[in-house]
Amino acid sequence: MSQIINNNLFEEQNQIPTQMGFIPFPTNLITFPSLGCNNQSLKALSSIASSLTSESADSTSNLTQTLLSSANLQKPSREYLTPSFGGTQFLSLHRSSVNPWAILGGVSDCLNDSSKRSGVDHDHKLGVSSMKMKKMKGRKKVREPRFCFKTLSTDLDVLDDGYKWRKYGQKVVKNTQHPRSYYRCTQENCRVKKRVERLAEDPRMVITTYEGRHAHTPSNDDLHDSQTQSHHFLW
DNA sequence: CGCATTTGACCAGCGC
DNA sequence: GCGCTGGTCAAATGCG
Repeated sequence: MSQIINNNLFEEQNQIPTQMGFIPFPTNLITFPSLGCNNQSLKALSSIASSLTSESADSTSNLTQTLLSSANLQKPSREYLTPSFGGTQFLSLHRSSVNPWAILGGVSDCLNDSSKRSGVDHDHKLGVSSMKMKKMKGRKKVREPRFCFKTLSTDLDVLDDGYKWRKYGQKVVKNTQHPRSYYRCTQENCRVKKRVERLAEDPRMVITTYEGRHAHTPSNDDLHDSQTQSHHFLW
């Protein structure tokens, strides 16, 4: 655990997160090369990232600042990446800089049209039936903004980010021995999804991908505590 | 018994 | 057109 994980490793694995949505999506790599943090700060950061808006983080540098300032963190120094932190470490973050699918069709247009044509409102699209899926055939797919976390964890797969998630699927991805899990926010009217998978090359690495933005505050009571506590971290 | 998870089936998109 | 792959659905199953 004391090994410093550098940028090169993530670059090598870059095809993992960029495969989302069938097409590579441009990402700004936000890396904290020697950042180590404990579970509480990780929780706070993941929560912040999953609820970020494009308005609050329009660029890589802004996002970095937003993350760090929101968690009341300053860029840590190498010395804090020590085995004593153990458990989970926040390593790096990917953010999609553009939404290629949205560019193709227009997010709101597609959503509105598909809802009107299928006769369902947005709230019911998550439970779309096969017939409805057929009706949606030919519509351009839309992807919400995505954030990818890469963490090091030997025990936990799912980060506790303060939101409640319901697992709706699991899939074995080609050339990997570990299944990819699909989660959906349980909050009504919230269409945020996340996926969790382990790197085939290094099962200790967990890739957590958030898609979309929460339209509500975290429902987990623990989050407030962790965020409060994050203000007292000694970096 | 109710809710969450599992898992096989189905579908869309992509490459050849 | 066809096969492959990832994403999602929904019935079955598990669990508290």
